[in-house]
Amino acid sequence: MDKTHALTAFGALSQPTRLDVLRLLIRAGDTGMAAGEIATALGARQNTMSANLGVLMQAGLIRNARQGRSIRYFADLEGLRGLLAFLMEDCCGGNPAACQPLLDTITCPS
Amino acid sequence: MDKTHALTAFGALSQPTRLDVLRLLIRAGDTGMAAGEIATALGARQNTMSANLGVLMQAGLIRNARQGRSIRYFADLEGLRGLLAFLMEDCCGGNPAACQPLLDTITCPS
DNA sequence: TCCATATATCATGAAGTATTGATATATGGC
DNA sequence: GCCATATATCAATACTTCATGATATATGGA
Repeated sequence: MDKTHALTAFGALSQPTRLDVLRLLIRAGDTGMAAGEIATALGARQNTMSANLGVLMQAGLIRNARQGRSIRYFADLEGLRGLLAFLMEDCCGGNPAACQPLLDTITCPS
Repeated sequence: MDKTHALTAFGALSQPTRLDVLRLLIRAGDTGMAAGEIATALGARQNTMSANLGVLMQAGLIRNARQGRSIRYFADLEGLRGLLAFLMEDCCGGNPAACQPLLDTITCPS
């Protein structure tokens, strides 16, 4: 994850529909969702959603796989990890003491 | 941190100069940097930088404090934490098992 | 009060981005 | 091969964002 890639990813996440898509796909987990399902679930038109899925793909935040006539999309948690690590790297590299409490509060509630 | 706030923050981070500013201020730590210093360090013009600092302020990613004639800016780690927690919340809520390895890799290298 | 320094705001033009209707491509079933 | 379904691409318009020159505001010192 270099700076250019991070910028692309942040840009992808700075649009309401796309942020919704990523959250939806994270919840969908390994099952993923077909492009059409996603569009229906979020009340977006087919071609608009296709364009937005393309942006998220480009950003490395989602993946896809054809399944019959549909194309299923999945959250790319590895891509998300890379983005967060990019921010954390800056934080920890420059100021570990101030950074640690920040990380401590980000934990799975389970 | 609601969705609207997260969108503003992601938008703020999707611009090269602003991403550089945040990284710079994170490294500067509690000392912070004056607006003019930041502009000089990143090779940006005064008013352009002022506008970009305003965007980061609006997004809750940096803070400022007047010090004499200068205004010093600081990274707002609490704001950054809120943004990351917003993403993590989605992740952990929907898929704790897949999410944990992601969190495990984000640790301070120190 | 006057001047110099430091930063913010305003108005404008240029560039990028989103959405849309229309159309194209790809897959599966008959 | 033909049709229906599913998704992607294209071209155009509207919208937003960015950087800039010019100007305004605020602070400190003489």
